[in-house]
Amino acid sequence: MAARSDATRDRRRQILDAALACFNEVGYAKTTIALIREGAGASTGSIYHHFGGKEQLAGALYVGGIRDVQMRTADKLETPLGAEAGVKILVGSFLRWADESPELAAFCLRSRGAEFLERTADDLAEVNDHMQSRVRKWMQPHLESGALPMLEPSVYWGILIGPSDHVLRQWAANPKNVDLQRSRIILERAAWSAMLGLCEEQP
Amino acid sequence: MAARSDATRDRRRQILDAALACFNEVGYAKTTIALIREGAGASTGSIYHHFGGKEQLAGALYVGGIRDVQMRTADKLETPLGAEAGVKILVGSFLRWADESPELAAFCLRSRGAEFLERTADDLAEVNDHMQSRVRKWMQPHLESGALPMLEPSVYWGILIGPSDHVLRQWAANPKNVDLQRSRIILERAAWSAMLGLCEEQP
Amino acid sequence: MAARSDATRDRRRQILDAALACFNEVGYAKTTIALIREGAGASTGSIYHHFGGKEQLAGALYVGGIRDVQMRTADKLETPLGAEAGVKILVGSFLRWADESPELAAFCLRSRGAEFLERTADDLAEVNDHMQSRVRKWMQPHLESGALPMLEPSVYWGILIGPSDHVLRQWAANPKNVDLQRSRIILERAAWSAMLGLCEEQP
Amino acid sequence: MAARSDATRDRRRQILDAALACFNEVGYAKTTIALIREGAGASTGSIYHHFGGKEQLAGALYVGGIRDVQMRTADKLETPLGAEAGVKILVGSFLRWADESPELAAFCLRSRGAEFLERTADDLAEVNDHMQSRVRKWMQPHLESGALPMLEPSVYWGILIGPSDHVLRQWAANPKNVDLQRSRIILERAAWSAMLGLCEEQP
DNA sequence: GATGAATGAGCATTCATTCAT
DNA sequence: CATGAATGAATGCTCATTCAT
Repeated sequence: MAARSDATRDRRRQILDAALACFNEVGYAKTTIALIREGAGASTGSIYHHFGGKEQLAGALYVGGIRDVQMRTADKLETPLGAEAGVKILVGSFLRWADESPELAAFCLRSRGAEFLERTADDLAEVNDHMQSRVRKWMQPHLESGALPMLEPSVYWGILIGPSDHVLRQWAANPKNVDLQRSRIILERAAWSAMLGLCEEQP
Repeated sequence: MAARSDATRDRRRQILDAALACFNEVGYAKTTIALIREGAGASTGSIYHHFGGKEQLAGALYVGGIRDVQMRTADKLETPLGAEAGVKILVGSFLRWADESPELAAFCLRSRGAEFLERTADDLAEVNDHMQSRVRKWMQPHLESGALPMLEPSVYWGILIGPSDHVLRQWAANPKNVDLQRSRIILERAAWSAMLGLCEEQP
Repeated sequence: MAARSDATRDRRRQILDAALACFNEVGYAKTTIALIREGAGASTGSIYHHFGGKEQLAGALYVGGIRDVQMRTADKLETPLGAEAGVKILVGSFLRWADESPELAAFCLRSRGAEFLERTADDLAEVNDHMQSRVRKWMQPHLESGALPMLEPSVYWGILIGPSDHVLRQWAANPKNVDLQRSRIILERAAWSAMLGLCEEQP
Repeated sequence: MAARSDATRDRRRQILDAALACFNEVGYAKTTIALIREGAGASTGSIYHHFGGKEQLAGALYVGGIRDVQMRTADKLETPLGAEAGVKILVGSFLRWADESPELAAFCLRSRGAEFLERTADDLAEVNDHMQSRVRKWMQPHLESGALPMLEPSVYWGILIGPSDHVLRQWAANPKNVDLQRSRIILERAAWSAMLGLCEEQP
């Protein structure tokens, strides 16, 4: 029983790992099922049995990565946390995650807005919604106290993760050119300065 | 002669326009040459004659868009310009351009890092280098005077265009949910605040 | 023991019923084992255990249907029977059967000459041979007395079941358009008239 | 211009001929596009260019055959023709056609009600409608004069072509066992006798 | 007998690309 | 420069079948 379940979990893992490697090495479009099959030591049918197709496989990888980074981030926001600390966590977690899971992060960064995600759009929306609500819990008091400015969500996320996202994309393309640690410190400060600036000038 | 040249220019335009519409409507991967052919009222051979292939066609569209937005931006930086004004132009031009050329902007935003760009990488690098040097001209005095912080290029661009990029991607996915004008004002201020913050805390 | 045997019989039945429904609804080629499995509430392995494969399963259904209609027909020919009565039974039994077992009849009619029957060709030949010999017993005296004409078997069966077969095929395609009762009366008379005609003109 | 058109027509012909041979030799299901391609000396793409797919290719072959036999039959019914002569033509044309175009006839007979015909159902209905209307022109006066009985269409066709159909199916399966010429004479007489019988007993 | 995860050969189909006209 | 029929390599995917539990 346990053995069966484990075997199944292993097989999924093997396929996901092989797919991740292929996508990062030759790109989604040029990755063939045969290539993944060889890498995973699984059969073609097994891949379809577990994921249903190439798009869904890539989607599962992507959603898994996003869930991962969001969990790490949201977990740190749990405890009542000041505005500055929270902002810096939101900015920094993203960069820390990339440092710790470079393969998965590189794939996710490269796949933002990819066409294969359309199939997985619902799962993704669910994961994002969950994240939103956890962030809102931390944010709410700071919005009310005026410690954080009232902004449209897209603008908020743009300021918080836009810069990290851009830096990480450079890093994903050429890891040697980017120092994630130093960049993190600067981007955390930049984000917090931006927030302060928006609060002051508000009136 | 003039007529012939015009006809040629028209044909290129028709193909580019049709391709842009297809890429935006069904995505690059699902766009077939046959689809573009129908939209452009041109023959398959004609598309190959003018562009050489699907990747090059998409590449031409992308490079054209990037050149466009960079020209608009760099032109405004020509005249000696203060640090704050320059920063706001760098941030805002991007959003203004999307507002004025929504189709092309949506395509370019969606195509960042796309696999088909590998073919056009050289052209793109050239365009980007040209932009870099023009920006540097404006920036140099401000870096020396301390009005702008010294940062790695990837971090710089992350702070300046990362947020706009993120907001525009949301806008490209769902134009109704984003007010580009209001977002621009905020993001310009946010970027400038970030710069100020990084200058102050530097020591 | 009895319970076990019944369970087995039930399982076979469930599978046959589900398969029949699938074949009639989506056609043999488009019916997958998975579809039958769902309909029967059985496992894939169980289907293979009982029938050996998709072709054999369809074959079993077909041979069962043919055996059924032939038994009904031959049983009525048992008792010494006049030429006219016998001819009308041969013609009419076919139509009566379709009226009583529409699902099975529709499947058998549609499957005449199907490629999947090659696997079951032997079983089928056996069933047909058995039918032939029973029919011959009734026919023999009438052939000798001149009440029925001497004809090649293919022509005989053509005249007797060809018309019914054609009408039933129309009926299988569109049951509302065909009145089986009325058609039966006419086709019985037509067949008998044909026989009479062939006897008279023989010299 | 003419050359191009001829080449195209030739290519279609080559593909149709190769497909017909394959379908008859190994059956529709077991015929692969690769097999047809080899037989036709055409490329895979060419087959798809001209027919759109395996189903449509088989459908085109089938509809072509049906159109052929119906044209031959209907052409002979053109001139005002007696009831008996007309009935015998309807019955006999079918058998004559099979004798003259054995390959195509064998394919059409085997493919009656085949699943691949669903794609071509409309074309087929059109061809059949055309046939119906031509037959009706000949039949009308004889129905009014009482020389032919009033029957539902499905029953009519059952009596007229059902027997030929059955005999031809046997012939298609095993040509040596069936003498088409002798069978034709008998089936023509049988059909006419059936008609006579149905007229007399009508009251 | 029952189960269903795993298998993998097999195939239709697509579509970018070419080139003779 | 324009055309579009022809090409055929490339690949995702299906699904009957097996077999360890």
